[in-house]
Amino acid sequence: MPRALSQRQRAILDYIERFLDENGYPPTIREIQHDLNISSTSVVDYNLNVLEQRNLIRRNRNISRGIELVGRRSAEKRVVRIPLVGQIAAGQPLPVLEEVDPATVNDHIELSVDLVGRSQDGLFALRVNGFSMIDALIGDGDIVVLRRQQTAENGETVAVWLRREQETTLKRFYHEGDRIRLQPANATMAPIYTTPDNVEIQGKLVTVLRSVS
Amino acid sequence: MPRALSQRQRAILDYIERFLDENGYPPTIREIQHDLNISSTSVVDYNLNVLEQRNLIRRNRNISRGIELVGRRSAEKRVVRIPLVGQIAAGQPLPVLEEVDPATVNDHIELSVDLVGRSQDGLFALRVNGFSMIDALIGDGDIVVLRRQQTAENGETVAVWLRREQETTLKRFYHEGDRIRLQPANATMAPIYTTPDNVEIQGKLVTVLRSVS
DNA sequence: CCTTGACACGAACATCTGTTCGCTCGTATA
DNA sequence: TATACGAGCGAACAGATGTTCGTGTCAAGG
Repeated sequence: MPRALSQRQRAILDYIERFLDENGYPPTIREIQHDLNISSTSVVDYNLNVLEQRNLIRRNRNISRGIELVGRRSAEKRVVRIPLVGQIAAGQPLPVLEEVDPATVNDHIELSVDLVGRSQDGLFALRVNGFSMIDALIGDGDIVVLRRQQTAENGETVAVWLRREQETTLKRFYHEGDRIRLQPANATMAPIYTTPDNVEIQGKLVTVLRSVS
Repeated sequence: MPRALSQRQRAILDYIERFLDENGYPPTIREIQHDLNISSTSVVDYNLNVLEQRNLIRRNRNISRGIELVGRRSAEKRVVRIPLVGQIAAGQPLPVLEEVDPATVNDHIELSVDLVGRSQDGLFALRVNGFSMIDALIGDGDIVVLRRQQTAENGETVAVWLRREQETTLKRFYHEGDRIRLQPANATMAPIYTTPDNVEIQGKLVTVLRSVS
């Protein structure tokens, strides 16, 4: 009974959701039929009934456009607002999050949740200044989204502050015995080797974003 | 002209809002008429027109339940759904958009509108395969969002198909006299010079996206 | 007293839109 | 082979719903 949705049923469900977002009211059977290139209204009717039995939609009989999405995740819940707290550049440390007044931050970026993972705690964004992270395929003007954390698993890409070098960098992190290897994402570039007391992990890379004007 | 709403108009507006919350779809003229004890549908029609001129609702003519609340849409309209239509790699052309059946595409990415600009027409997304575009700071697994177009202004970053080389690449575009210069984003790398008949513009780069797992 | 404009009325009309029904096709299952 | 069933098809039907139009009321202004 709880079989998977057919491709057509999924397409219909997606269509209804999109239509609702765009128009503020649900589509008719014929609109679904036409836009999805279905030959007959009765096919749409048939599949809508399946969707209703799966409890994915509710149908109001004899009412035009009487389709409701049951689990309607509102569009707003799919979006997370991430504060853009400052800049990141090679020669300066990250802004200290605790010193950033949340009320002061009026710059935010919005991303859909599937880009940043489920838990949106500790997320913050920085605009990249300069080309110091070009080895991580990150250029001037890009936006990086980080998750605040002080430790890192091997292989994670993290933003670190190198105490001796007085420098911020973004590298893959590997703890190897009593030294630490910081590996650029670009395979053609050489890694940095240093000691644990020299690295201060600032956060883990979650997303990189480049918007071309 | 900007007079206050009549009592009846306010009642209708409230009713629409309540109805929308309860049912997920807008009311018909007759439902408004009946529940508000109005004697004629034309009275409702008349007042709906007034509300529309006040820009409080939008009416979609000849469509049943075609009433939208204007203020309500702003919250939902922040996200655009972009179809992920395929892959992009050096050795193969882009998928032909016209051949992609919209109903088949069940993979989408969602971005907030301010990342892609206002008009969301012609937008499509591709997953990057391989490192052929590393000179544009784009790596394996990244997602690029493009806007379909056949021509380009100087300086725009475009996806082009090089006919002779049988290759897809992503470069800044410059038309210089009777030749074309394709400039990598990475300043340390050399440009490509070629002739107009060799380049086939596929689309303009809008956004680059990298989600780190 | 007459005109004008906002607002309201009711009925007829024309679509829009959901529903139903007989039929086909392919894949299992008995 | 016979039967059942999910899925799809096309057409006709009936009810739901927006539109139009002639008419009526009333207060404001000339």
